Amino acid sequence: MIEAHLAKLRFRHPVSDEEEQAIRAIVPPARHVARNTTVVHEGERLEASTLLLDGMMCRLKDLADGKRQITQIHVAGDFVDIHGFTLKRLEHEVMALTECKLSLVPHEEIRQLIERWPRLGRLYWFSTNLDASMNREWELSLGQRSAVERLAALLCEIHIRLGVVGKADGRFNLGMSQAQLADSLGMTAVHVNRTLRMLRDQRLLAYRRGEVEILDLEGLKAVAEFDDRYLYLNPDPL
Amino acid sequence: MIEAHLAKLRFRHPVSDEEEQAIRAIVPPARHVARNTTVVHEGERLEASTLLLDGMMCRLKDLADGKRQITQIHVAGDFVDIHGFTLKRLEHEVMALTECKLSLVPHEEIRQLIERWPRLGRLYWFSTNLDASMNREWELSLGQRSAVERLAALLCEIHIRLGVVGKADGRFNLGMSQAQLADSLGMTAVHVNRTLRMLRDQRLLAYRRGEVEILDLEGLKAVAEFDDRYLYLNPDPL
DNA sequence: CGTACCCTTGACCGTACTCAAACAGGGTGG
DNA sequence: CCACCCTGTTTGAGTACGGTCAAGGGTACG
Repeated sequence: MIEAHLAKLRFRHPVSDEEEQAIRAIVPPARHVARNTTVVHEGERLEASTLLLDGMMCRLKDLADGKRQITQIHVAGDFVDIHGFTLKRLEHEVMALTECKLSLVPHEEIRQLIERWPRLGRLYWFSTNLDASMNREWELSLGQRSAVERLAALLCEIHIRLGVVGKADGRFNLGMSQAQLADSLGMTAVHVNRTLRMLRDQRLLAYRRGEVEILDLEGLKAVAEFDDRYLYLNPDPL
Repeated sequence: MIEAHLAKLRFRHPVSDEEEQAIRAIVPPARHVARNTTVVHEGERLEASTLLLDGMMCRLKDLADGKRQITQIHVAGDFVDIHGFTLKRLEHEVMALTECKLSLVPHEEIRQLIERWPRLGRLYWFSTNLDASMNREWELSLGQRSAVERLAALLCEIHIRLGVVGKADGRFNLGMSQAQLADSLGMTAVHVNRTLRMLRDQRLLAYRRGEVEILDLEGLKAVAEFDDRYLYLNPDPL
């Protein structure tokens, strides 16, 4: 099940057989976590990072008054909190949106891996920089785009990212309630509902209890004025 | 003038004399750029990264309809586009907000530096992860905070970051017009103006043509419900 | 079969946007 | 030195997008 992770890496940069073996050697057996489980708590000391093998997860930040922002959504193949390798404690939570299969890779193993294989170090550095690029795109969305545009953009992004690891067939389980979508998009659950209905009325997508079906990807992209360059689908060699 | 950069690194992690010398050896002489100069264009191939020695810069993303989002502000000591070391092309611009002094460090030198000094590699990885943490905090602001809260939070952040490199004395030149502030905060220039007036009327700050004077830092922090944990001012050893 | 959570829709409200106009200040050229 | 301009700031009046409050309905699960 580490295949999704290798697929994500290889989609952007070549990975040699030796490098693949080195990676496989440090990934312990998978474990399962239930939907809505918090896997990493804010501020807790981390000695390992979470490789998401299957399912959907998210990072989220809480505010004192109960407001919360989901800052990123993760799909299979993502090293969900590899930034914890250097930060050691995170200022946000990591939570499972669906039932997930994951593997906890010890930081000490990562350190040895990248000292032995510096190019893999750059690849994982790249992957955190890619995450940051998505954060910047979400800033753009939250700051400048309207509710429909924001929602359409989010779904386009997830669809493409699932495609990279071979899991997009026009239909996927996002695992998010409309309230959670609202927390990602900086709007209320009520308005998410109305916005979803707009997209449904335009026959662009169907949404039912976390199950997303994309009916017209091009239409969705047009609504969002979606430009996938921020996903670095064709990066320069590293 | 590389002192601000070393101060930023050393504020969070120890840097040995050898490491310092290794860094100094790859930083070429400084050059000056004028206010509002675009230093890195979107999509252009990068062979070097920009070390900001003095002044203020920002990263910004443009939308087709002319809307734009400033995704990050940089202060002296920041390696403004070190993420370009792995991404090679950026999906955003980098622009000088004030007159700036900077140095362009070739990627090939960085690669050799971190292969020779793997711990410095982790320190620079940390610094991009810190940038990403600020992006997440801005997502939180843009998604969940009101206009006043957002503005207050931004100014608290800059003040603290200037303090880290020894440049905060309650007064600093942000170099941003109210329109640029608006592009950072996801609001209009008109509303930035009204919001600034609110904070001025409460005697929390003064703002005059890019010059910020913080009159009551604690008051500002209270308005923003500011929590500096996302700035990783006391990180665990690396 | 009850209960809890989520979704859905309606009516009303408020924060922030839009449009518009006046003003201030710094820089340039006549 | 002054006229002019350009950019940025300030304020007002009206508007709209999205929030708030509220109530009814669906669906899964114990």
